[in-house]
Amino acid sequence: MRIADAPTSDAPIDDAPADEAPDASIPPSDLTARARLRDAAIECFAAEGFTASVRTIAARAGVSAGLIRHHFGSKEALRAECDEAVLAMHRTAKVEGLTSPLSALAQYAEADEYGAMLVYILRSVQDGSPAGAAFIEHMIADALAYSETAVDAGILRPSRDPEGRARLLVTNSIGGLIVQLSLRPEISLADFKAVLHETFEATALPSIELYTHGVFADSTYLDQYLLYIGDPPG
Amino acid sequence: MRIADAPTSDAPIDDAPADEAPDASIPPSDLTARARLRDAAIECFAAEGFTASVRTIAARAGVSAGLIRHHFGSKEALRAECDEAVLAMHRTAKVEGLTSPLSALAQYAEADEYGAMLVYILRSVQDGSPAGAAFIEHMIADALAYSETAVDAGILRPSRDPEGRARLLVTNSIGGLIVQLSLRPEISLADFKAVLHETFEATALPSIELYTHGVFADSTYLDQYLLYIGDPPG
DNA sequence: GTCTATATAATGATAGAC
DNA sequence: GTCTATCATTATATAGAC
Repeated sequence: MRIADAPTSDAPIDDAPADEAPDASIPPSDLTARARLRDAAIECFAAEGFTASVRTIAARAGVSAGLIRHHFGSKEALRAECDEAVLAMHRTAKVEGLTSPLSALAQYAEADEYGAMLVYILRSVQDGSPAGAAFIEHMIADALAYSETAVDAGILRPSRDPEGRARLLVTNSIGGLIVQLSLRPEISLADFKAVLHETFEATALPSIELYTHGVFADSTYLDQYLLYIGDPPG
Repeated sequence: MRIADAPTSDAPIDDAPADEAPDASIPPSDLTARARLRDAAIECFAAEGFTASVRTIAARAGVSAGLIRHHFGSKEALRAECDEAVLAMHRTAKVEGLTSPLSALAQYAEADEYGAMLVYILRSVQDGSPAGAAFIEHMIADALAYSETAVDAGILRPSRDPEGRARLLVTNSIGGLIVQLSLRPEISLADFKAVLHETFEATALPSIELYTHGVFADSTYLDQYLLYIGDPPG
């Protein structure tokens, strides 16, 4: 799915004048300036964070900065549309064959058709925007739903706190990627996608080890903690 | 350890004029303006991030903004001194009775004498500064050293990739806290310390479960992955 | 050592020409 | 619809008075 296909109100077919671009298959360069601006903004925000200036965004879209105000009214409104577009893309993005808490993220990172989506989401969370919180909560809900079916299917161990476990795995996984992003402040978007790929490769073995056996040699700490909170081990 | 005790060059005893504050026990309000400015900056940066203005910092220290230039030359130089002070404090901070990858962070969060240190570190990592990278690398080295002794002592399971495991645990743990921070953009420093406390309480059970048994019901995925990379399971 | 006032730079917002 | 030019705001850097 391309960004331009997201179900927002400004798809070219909706607001382009009738005498323009009647062609059904519209390459990205033929998008309306409005749609190009939004796509350029998503890429700039993903690449530089939300401090990217309107002039930078306009330059990337090949138009003037004044057009941003004309089409969106303000930088904030432009960002809101970007949030909405990426959120819609994330909601409709289906990953196939989920096998581990990390595989969904890995699939986003690998799939080029998701473009800057994953990095935009990381920036949103890092930035503390409401959209970032929405992404996190959505992913936690997904992880919880998946874990319930996976527990029933005998793939995952049951937990005494399934929601807490989902929160822990999602916040730590996303947070780990944010740290990777923060460790490379000057990296380009394309290069960071490669870094994400390497990160998933490099952490695959420790992750699978952790998810298979944990890190503790025995269950002493768990037993002690369960006694401490008055929940009998079983 | 208080911030003012960090081994930097501007401790009151070193650069305060001889005719001032000859008392041995110096309360924070009697620190030199330079030291007060640095401490105020650390708190402002922890509370608001590094976009905190020099005016805000000066106001918190009870002096004028021009004094920052007089003492430090620039905001960047002031920040460098803050980085150095927190890094020194972190290096010399010893946590006792390490029992899990999380307990060091939990102890920082609980111990009030560490003040804004942990949050400052989270902000540094989130911000992508070189100091943030230094914090991460230092923590990874610590975690690796600890894990080696803990494996020998039979507390932790051995790993096929001990350094990768240390990186994974540190980046995900720190990242998880950064996500918690990002989910509350408007929170005060004091309130966030309480949130950290609650976070450690809320994630204790899922964390210990994860670190004890992992999440997978069996070792299928690990065995498959080891076959895939040509490393015979054992 | 400390303050006030000002210079400079960057950015978002805005108005009007074409 | 699009551009150029300008304004307003904010933040840091700087200079000089006390």
